Amino acid sequence: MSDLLRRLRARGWRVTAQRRVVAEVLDGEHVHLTADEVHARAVLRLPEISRATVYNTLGELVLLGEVAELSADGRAKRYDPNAHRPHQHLVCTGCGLIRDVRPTGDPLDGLPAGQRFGFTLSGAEVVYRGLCPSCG
Amino acid sequence: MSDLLRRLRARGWRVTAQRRVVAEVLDGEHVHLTADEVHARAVLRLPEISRATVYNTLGELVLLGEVAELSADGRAKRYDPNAHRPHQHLVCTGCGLIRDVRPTGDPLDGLPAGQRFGFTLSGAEVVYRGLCPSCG
DNA sequence: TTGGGTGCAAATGGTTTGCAGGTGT
DNA sequence: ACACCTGCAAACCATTTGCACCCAA
Repeated sequence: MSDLLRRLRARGWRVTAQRRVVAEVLDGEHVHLTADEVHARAVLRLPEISRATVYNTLGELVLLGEVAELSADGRAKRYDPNAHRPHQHLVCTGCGLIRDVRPTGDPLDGLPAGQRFGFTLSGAEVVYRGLCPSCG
Repeated sequence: MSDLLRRLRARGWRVTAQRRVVAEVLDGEHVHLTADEVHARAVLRLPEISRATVYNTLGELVLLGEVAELSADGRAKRYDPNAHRPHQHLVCTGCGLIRDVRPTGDPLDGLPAGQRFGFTLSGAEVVYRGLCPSCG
């Protein structure tokens, strides 16, 4: 069984066939699927899985901090399974391809005290935009 | 007339009462309204303006590069009239307040060559998260 | 056994669109 | 005058929810 499922089971998550399939579909690097894409792939392994269950499961994984939600583009949200490792995204403005990239330093350092308006900062999200090798 | 309307008219934009009101509502600093909020404020000045026209107008302003779209939160998009001046956003995770902040350097410098995957970079968006003075 | 999970279908919320009539240039 | 804009209402799409049934622990 995957580390993910082991961790979730330890936290009292009831493991069903549907949830296992969703977790399997999300496994990998540079995976940023929409809920519908997750459902489409899940159906190949478990034909009777419903969209509602995929949405419910994705929502729980986000709450549990195991999956990150990318509301980046104007359309459907995308789900990123690498929530445990901090990273940023590089998005192709031509074809929509998304790659994970690793920060060189703490992005919070980019915001000087004089620009913090009294906020207590907890994090920062960075999206780099450009053309990928195929589109450039 | 505002600089915005003058610029748009010069680009062949037909100026109607509805469009003028939408442009007026969007005027200011730290303005990040949803389409519905824009409509609500526009109605105060022009009671018969429809939601569809507000959406159409906002969409055109985005295409023309005069207004930036923030798909940041999971819900409705927000519209930022300061598209002409590069800036980033500071979002309160408590109440949703959004402030404009100015970058200290080029955010692109944060992505080393070895992490660019052959992309030709064109820009970066940064969202800082934290608690505002009222929520902290 | 039983509380939580699931599928279905309907509801929701944001946004877009088709169309008949109106208006800025 | 004419191309473009507007309001209305219906369509659309992603997501959520109510509910009766089902099953992992």
